[in-house]
Amino acid sequence: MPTGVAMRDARDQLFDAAERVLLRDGPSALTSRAVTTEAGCAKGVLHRHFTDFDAFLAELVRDRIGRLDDQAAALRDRAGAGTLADNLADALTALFGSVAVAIVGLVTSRDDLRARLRRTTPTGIPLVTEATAMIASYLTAERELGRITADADVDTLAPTLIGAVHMLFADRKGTPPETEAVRRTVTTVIAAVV
Amino acid sequence: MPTGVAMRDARDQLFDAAERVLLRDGPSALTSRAVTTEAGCAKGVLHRHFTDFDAFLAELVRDRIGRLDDQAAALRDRAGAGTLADNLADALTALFGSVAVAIVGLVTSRDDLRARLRRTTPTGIPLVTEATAMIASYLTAERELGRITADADVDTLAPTLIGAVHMLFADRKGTPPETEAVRRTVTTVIAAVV
DNA sequence: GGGTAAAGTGGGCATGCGCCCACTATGGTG
DNA sequence: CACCATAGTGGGCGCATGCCCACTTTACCC
Repeated sequence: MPTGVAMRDARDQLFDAAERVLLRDGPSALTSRAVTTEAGCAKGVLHRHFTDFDAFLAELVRDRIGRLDDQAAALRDRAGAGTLADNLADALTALFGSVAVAIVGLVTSRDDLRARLRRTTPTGIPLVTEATAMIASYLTAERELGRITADADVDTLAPTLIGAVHMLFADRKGTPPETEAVRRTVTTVIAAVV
Repeated sequence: MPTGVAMRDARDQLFDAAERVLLRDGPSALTSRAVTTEAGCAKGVLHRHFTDFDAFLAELVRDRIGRLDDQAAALRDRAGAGTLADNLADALTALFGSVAVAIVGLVTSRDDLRARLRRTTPTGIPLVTEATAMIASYLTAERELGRITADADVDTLAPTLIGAVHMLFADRKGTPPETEAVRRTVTTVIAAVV
């Protein structure tokens, strides 16, 4: 019996390899060969587990989106505690200063991939949608607590914050010391917006 | 005597062709062959006028940046007149809903091109720098008139606005009717920020 | 332990890229 | 008008990509 776990492992290892390549060398270096080489396996493996390289990328993005859900729940639980700016700065820094920055970078980079994702998922670009929803749900919780004074709706505020932070983080590799400086800027931005 | 004007024309025609390809087919379709085919000339022409295809792209970006200067001056002159939100919405809509959106898309897309631009221009990515400076100079003028209540400095506010609007405009081709709807959103965002 | 289905391997293909270069066409100059 | 520097042409190269496929290895079940 094929355990199915081994196959899942192979897929995950390819995902992890892709993530490392993405973080180390950037989106333009993310080729099928780079992924398999980084994973330490033959180039044919990728094609056995995925119909397409584009399908691989799409599933990679989808897989990583799942991780945002936990983060979103944790963030929503923090509503009412601490300061808004701190909570959002933590969430956005985690979003952009970690794994997700690589995926966001990938989705931002490749308009052809974006087009494919949109064909596959008619509701829009899933990562951006999810990230926006995550921030928006937190903002809604805070608003219900009367802690947001801005009169713009959360569906406007959320992309504003994400766009702003994306801009601030662009091409900063997210090395720890620099991230701290960026985090202060993020806090300033958030204070200005909400 | 080589007039020099003809050569300038050839370069400009290649720039224009690249812009059309960019707007029609997106950054991933912008190859040297696509540019020369769109321009209706042989593929060798590009290499005669530019040392490199990357050099061509870099000069394309630089060339288009020049157009921002006029826009920046016009915007600064509007300080004190009309509403902040309207002025900024006009500027940002013009920035993202026109030619520049293609170039911004290009620069956003190609991390390798970005790396090259940064090597050539140590001060940073020129387009982003210029666009930021354009908005920042306007905000400074408005602040001196006491029309900005936010306490964040303009160097923080400017990238915030650009990032936010970039996010809102992402992949919307900027067709007139939709642009108007986006413009209202932009105005809302600006009202929330400044 | 032999059989078999799955996973893994890597040579090789078609394609498209940027680039080189020998060649032709053009137009201003003495 | 002959000259020649310059602009324009397009065949073809080396390379890298994604993908196909015959082959080998692995590991599970009877």
